[in-house]
Amino acid sequence: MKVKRDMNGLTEDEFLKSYDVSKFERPSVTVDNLVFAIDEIENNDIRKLNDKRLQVLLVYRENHPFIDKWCLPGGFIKMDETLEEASLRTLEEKTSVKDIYLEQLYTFGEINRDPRTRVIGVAYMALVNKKETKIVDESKNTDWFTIKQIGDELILENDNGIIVRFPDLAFDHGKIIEYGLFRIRNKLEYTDIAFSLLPKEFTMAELQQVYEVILDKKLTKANFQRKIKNKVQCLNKYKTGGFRPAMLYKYNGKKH
Amino acid sequence: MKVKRDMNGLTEDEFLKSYDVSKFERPSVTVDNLVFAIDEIENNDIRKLNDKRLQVLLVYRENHPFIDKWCLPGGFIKMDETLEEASLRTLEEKTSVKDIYLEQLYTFGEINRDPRTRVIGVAYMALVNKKETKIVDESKNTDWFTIKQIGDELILENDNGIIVRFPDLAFDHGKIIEYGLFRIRNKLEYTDIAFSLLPKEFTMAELQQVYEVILDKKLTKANFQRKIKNKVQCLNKYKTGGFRPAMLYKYNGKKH
DNA sequence: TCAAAAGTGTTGGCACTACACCCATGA
DNA sequence: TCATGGGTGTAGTGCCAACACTTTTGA
Repeated sequence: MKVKRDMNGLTEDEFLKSYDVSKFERPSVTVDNLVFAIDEIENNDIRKLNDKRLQVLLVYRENHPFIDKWCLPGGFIKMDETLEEASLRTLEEKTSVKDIYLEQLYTFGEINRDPRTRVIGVAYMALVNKKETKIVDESKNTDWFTIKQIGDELILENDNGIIVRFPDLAFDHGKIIEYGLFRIRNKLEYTDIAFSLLPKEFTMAELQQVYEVILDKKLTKANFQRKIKNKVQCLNKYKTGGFRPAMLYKYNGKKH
Repeated sequence: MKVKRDMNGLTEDEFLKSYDVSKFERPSVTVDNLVFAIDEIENNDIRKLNDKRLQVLLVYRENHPFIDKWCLPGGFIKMDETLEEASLRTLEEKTSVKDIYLEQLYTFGEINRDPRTRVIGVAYMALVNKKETKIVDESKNTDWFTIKQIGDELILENDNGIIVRFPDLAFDHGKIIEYGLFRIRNKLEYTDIAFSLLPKEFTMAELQQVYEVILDKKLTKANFQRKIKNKVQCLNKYKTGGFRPAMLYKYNGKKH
């Protein structure tokens, strides 16, 4: 087959050898990871179900820019890794996540989102099972924050009572959380992502709580179970420990 | 307020001045634009409706890499423009688009998608009204291609009979079109994007054809009209010219 | 009078909602 | 015995698909 030559008479090999990557100014590219998990609040009243809350993982910035602010875990991508690999690598620097649900959210490209230089940020959304996700010891600067609605405003609060308003997050990470919240609420209704937030075995009430806490509304038990029952498989085992035993189920499909 | 200093004793200003952008290798970033339009085939039989087809805009590559292949219009982003601005700029180099629907699709980051260097590609999907979108004269290398299903395979064909199979597109642009097709089919069902593909005034049959050609299935008239009727407004005008006059409608909301 | 499209009506099924009820359990 | 959750049943509503039908038009 004839080797193709361009208008300068170059073959592709010759062209690629002569291509000067430094000719154009290039932006930096980061991945920013929005990690959602469901937290369970232990309850003293054995009669009552444990309450659940929706949380995100934040990192305290000890360096400029946005020193002393909280941000999403992430970092600059390397030249020899894909975006998804970069997301997983930067997550593993902070947590022990493995085998998680990971989905690209959106790419943010405002010109001044980072004061250092032009930075394009590819946001990823991860859903993890909090009980299987430990924050690595080295990272005292990493913590889970609960998403709370106060009036019209969403805020973030950790168990030390530190409150972060969305606009006070570093960079445009408040916008990323808002967008991720929109996405997870939508996808909850037409996909099976909820199961990625739970352990393998769960009760119907626990599953329903996941939906309720993410959608931020009460659901009725009978209707919820009818809707979900073809997605789960009864295990003929009961969850005991405190209250009336509840049937355990597992997800019917592949998880991630 | 006290100026914050980092562990090296630097203020943010000092830090930013000392920040060396060239310290890390950076990828290039492109926008790749997937432009959809509905084409109408004029029909000699006055009895029959004009057929419609779904088309995408492709550019013929006269340079390496992928010389002689077709690709999506797009280009490298500049340091002083947002992603969306880059998308619009690169589109305007090829067509007379204005006031179009534009939506970010997905960001592609495979390591070797471009043989020149590491390139992250942010894909955008645009929906245009073909009659108001002229290809600029300079661009003899730009053309509309119809998406056709041949057996299990999707192919692209322009009016000169040039056929391009998806894997034969330059870069990973075949994957982008596949993904965009998935997106537009989904969004057609739960949003009002269809109206972005039509002129301001249209008949019910024309609107239904848009849905049919994108979803690639026949719909029933009565059911379609019931579903759509709260989204449109009757204009009490008729489209004449050849056949039984049909009521004209316009979209009930804001278009983009 | 015929083919094709414009336009409308009817029916049945399915999914979702609201609500109600009984059962099991530990304090 | 009571509060709480586990688990199930029922009736009503509204959406949607399938299908059938009438009207209008130009050839």
